[in-house]
Amino acid sequence: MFIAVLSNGIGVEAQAPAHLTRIPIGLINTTADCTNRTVEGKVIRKGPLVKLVSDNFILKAVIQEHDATLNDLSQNLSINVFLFGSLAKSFSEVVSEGDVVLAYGFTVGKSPTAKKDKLHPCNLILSGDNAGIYVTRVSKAPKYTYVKLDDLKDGSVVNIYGVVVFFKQPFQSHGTDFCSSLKITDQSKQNIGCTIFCEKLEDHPIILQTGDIVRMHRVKAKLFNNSITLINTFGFSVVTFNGSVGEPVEPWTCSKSFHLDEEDRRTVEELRSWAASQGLRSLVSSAVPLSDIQPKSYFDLTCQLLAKAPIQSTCTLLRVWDGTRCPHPLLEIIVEPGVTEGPTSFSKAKESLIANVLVFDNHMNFAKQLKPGDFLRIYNLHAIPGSNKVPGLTSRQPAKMDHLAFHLHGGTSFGKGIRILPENCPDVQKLKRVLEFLPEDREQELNDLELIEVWCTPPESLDGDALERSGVCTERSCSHQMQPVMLSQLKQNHPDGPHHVRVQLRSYEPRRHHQALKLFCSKCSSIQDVPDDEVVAGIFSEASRHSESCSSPPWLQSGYVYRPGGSLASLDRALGVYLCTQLVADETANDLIFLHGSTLEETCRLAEGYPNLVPVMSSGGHLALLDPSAPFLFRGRRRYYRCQRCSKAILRKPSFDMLEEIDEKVIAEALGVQLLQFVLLLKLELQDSTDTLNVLLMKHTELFFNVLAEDASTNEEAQSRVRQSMDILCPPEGSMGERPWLDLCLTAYRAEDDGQNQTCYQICNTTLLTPLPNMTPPEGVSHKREEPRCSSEIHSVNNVNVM
DNA sequence: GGTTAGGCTTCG
Repeated sequence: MFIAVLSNGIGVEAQAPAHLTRIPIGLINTTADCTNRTVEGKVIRKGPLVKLVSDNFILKAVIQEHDATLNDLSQNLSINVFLFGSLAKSFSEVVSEGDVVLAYGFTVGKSPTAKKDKLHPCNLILSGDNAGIYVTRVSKAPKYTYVKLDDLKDGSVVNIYGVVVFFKQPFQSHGTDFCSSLKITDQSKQNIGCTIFCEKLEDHPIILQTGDIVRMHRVKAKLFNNSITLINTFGFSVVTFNGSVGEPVEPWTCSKSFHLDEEDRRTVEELRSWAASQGLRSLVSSAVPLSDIQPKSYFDLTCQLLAKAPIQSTCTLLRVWDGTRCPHPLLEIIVEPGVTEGPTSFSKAKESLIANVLVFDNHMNFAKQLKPGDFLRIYNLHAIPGSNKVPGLTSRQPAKMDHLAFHLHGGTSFGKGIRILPENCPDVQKLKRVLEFLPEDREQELNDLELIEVWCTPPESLDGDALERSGVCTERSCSHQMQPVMLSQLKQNHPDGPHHVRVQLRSYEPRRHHQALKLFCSKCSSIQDVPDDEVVAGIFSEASRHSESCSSPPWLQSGYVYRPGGSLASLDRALGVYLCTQLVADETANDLIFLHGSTLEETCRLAEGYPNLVPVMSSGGHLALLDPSAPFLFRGRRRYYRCQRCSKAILRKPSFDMLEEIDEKVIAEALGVQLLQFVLLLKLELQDSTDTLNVLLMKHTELFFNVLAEDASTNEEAQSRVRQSMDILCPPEGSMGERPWLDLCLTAYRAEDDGQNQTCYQICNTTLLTPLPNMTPPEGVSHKREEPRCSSEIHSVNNVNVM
């Protein structure tokens, strides 16, 4: 056995013993004498190291002829190579895909997989003491070595990797530079303070939250107060990465040139897993949406800037939103006319989602460069209750103790600061998706709508106390110019189309709110229940009973992952997976993994570490998707289902546009699957003084509650928002007098129901405005934690006619 | 080959 890695730039043939001569891959055949011959090629595939019985190992790789002059010899330029024993083990540790290797002492066999993999009809077997390999790494960049944080010597200049445990955004020092202050750690568990001075902001690390990973080149270790600290020195450079397991290993910025190889990716991924195992990321994250803000707390806010205005010489107002509504009333701020950058007013619905943030002193400078539309994170924002000393506070309302003001105090302690978030940051992508669903701003219609509300209000609503008391109202975002009608009128005439009504909620179904979550096919308009975990677990366990090996299509190649839990040494921890050949070639194999023979529980746990998992099973000797009742895709906590009727049943070759992020839509499209979307379906019984009316809330449920149905499938907060909203509209033990009056836009349409042509109604274009959805539920309401999934039937809403 | 900062809440 022999394996040697050669220094950069030295050709493998230069090092090979002189008595060996090269045979081009295209000329290899079973009759050729291969004693004293070498084969040279680039490693295009490196399989996992597989442990056999009696301490033997096997590893399969594919090498490709890399001499362009030999390309016309034959089509068979890529050949399977099997390595055994310690050679396999060393190869696994030392060789990376892309390396060029020179092998000798091999034997040539007939490849049993040639038909299937379309590779060379022969394979090479390297086994025993006579076989060996030389490796050259094709690398343009100089190799960096990184020092662990417990190995820093005073005065040394080093390169380091670390996980951020504390940071301050760059601030103006008293000298000539901006200063970034951070503290990092690594597997050695040392906490090391770093100070970075750079004149230009773009040379500073982009750190978005604790848990992010930094790689710094040329930092100097210096002893200060008996601790080693790191300071940037000549030639300093830094790149930072998202610290979440499963995210692509891409630096936050693309503007600088840097080198990133497989080893870097591995280092980042190792640090991510380690940080996750230490709880470094989730425990210290202080990101809080507006809906969860506690008075007196300090928090980080991820938001979009809508408008800004100077308030005083030391204070700037930032008007921001994050798509959630703060349950506490917020202080209004009066702005001088003509100084606002961005819109000066918004629709009532939008205004109710906007927070006023006052930034003081040193932060004003940074605020100057912000533009409306920017996505920001504001660090260590202070929620101050009952403040009446706010500059620009409206004089119309005296400050109330429950009104909140948001201050970014002067100074940089506790990391106070603002950062514009990069576009490729997952938080920005998520925020964009949420904001897309919010009501459009219709400023020009605002006055009209307000007038209509006054004119058209039915007599009941003259008693405005109910609304005042409950603090609940609704807002229509449609552009219909029409007067509200009484329910009896509507039922007598029931013409198709839109109607406005002013009503109370008499009752609703389902009372168990998680049962409102359904799966909807936008192609065939069918609706079904979300299968419960027991059913899904059963499908997985049935499928794993058929996990015997089967032929995988040529676009997939097999691999394995470790089963979560259990001991590392145990062989049965390896779980069979299939990877897309296309993605393997692009070094993004982990982006999509086909899991074979896993249980539901294992799949869920693996989904924490891999972005896209598609469970598969053997069916008639071929790979197939599981039963359509099971999710066809796991993405983190999210599960995606397919429409049985509208999906192709065969597992087909996906083709990815490499520039595109691989998400559920891309995968569904690639696999020929019709994706089912989560919808929230409720049947409401409305009433006014004249009649009652059954209506559905389906198409616009998300708008109505201001939650995404998909969030309600995984997220306790979203579920609780729906539950609490319904409790306010229809208190379980309250009297009719306490139910708020709601202004609704209804759409009437004709649909078949039990063979009869009937008029159905849905609530559309209406948003519920509640100041206290998440905080204080009405008395007497039981708040049992609800299961997110359930298969139970709801008789009355199962056979729904969909518009 | 160099001063700055070297975390540790708040005037509003």
